[in-house]
Amino acid sequence: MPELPEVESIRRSLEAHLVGRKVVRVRIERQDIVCAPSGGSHLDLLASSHIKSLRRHGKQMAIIADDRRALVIQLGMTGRMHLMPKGRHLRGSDARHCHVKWLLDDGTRLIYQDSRRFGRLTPCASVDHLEDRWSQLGPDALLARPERLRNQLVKGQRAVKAVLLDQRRIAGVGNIYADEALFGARLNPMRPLDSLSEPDRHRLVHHVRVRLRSALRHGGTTFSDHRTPDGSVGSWGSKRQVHGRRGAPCVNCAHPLSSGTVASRTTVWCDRCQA
DNA sequence: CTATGTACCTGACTGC
DNA sequence: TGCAGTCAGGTACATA
Repeated sequence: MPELPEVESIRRSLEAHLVGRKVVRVRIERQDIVCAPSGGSHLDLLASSHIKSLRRHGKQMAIIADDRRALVIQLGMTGRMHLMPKGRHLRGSDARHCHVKWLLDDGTRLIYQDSRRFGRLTPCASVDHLEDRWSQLGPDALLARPERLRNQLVKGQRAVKAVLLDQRRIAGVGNIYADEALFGARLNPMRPLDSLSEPDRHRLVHHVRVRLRSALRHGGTTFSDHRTPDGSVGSWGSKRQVHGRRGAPCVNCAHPLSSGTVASRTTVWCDRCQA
């Protein structure tokens, strides 16, 4: 379940292998994960382009070609990118649900796999279309200045967790890190946003950033699906303090953690520590 | 504006 | 061992 740290670790891994490579051939096995192109009627997925850079905003990633074309990659819940050196192949269950394959000029294959097919690939005619698209999202939770993020958490009565998950407010926070950051900031997930004080918002943004950075250092959270393209797993999962620990003792006060649905998502929190 | 609900999907897990 | 049922959650869209 890729959130920002998972996507960023994938981006870095792909950047190291893809920049400077030329796409020789693209094979689309399933058309339904490819979205209508932004800014062009029949764009392919970077066929015969040279790859110039890889960018990320929130949970979205983009491959940028030197002809200014771009390909947006949203991994959804179970999307993975595999990098297979020449001669090596995916085996067993990893060989299933491979929807798009790119052959590169050094013989490497890049493979987009997504068992649940919540992910999407969107071709953009130019980086301008990419910028347009990303301007609809809030500031990136890791790249933006904390002050800017705090300002995104000012107006409204929605539950603070619902706002954290809203990618138009802040881009990159998903269910796991939302729960973890709210626990760190000692804020109840159901608190209406405009009941937060300035120090509350300060703590919340601080904890969002701390958790995301910490997870990134550890290669992301792994407890089911996440892999970097070279197949390694993230190790941050064991540092979770609330997510997936319903009923287990709070790490602060040992009171059993509560759970329920907030913003139509499974949510875990401590009744005693999070007011 | 906000809040809620549903659809999209498959794999992992639980209980019988 | 099998099989039905439940759960997981990112995103888009419809509904109230």
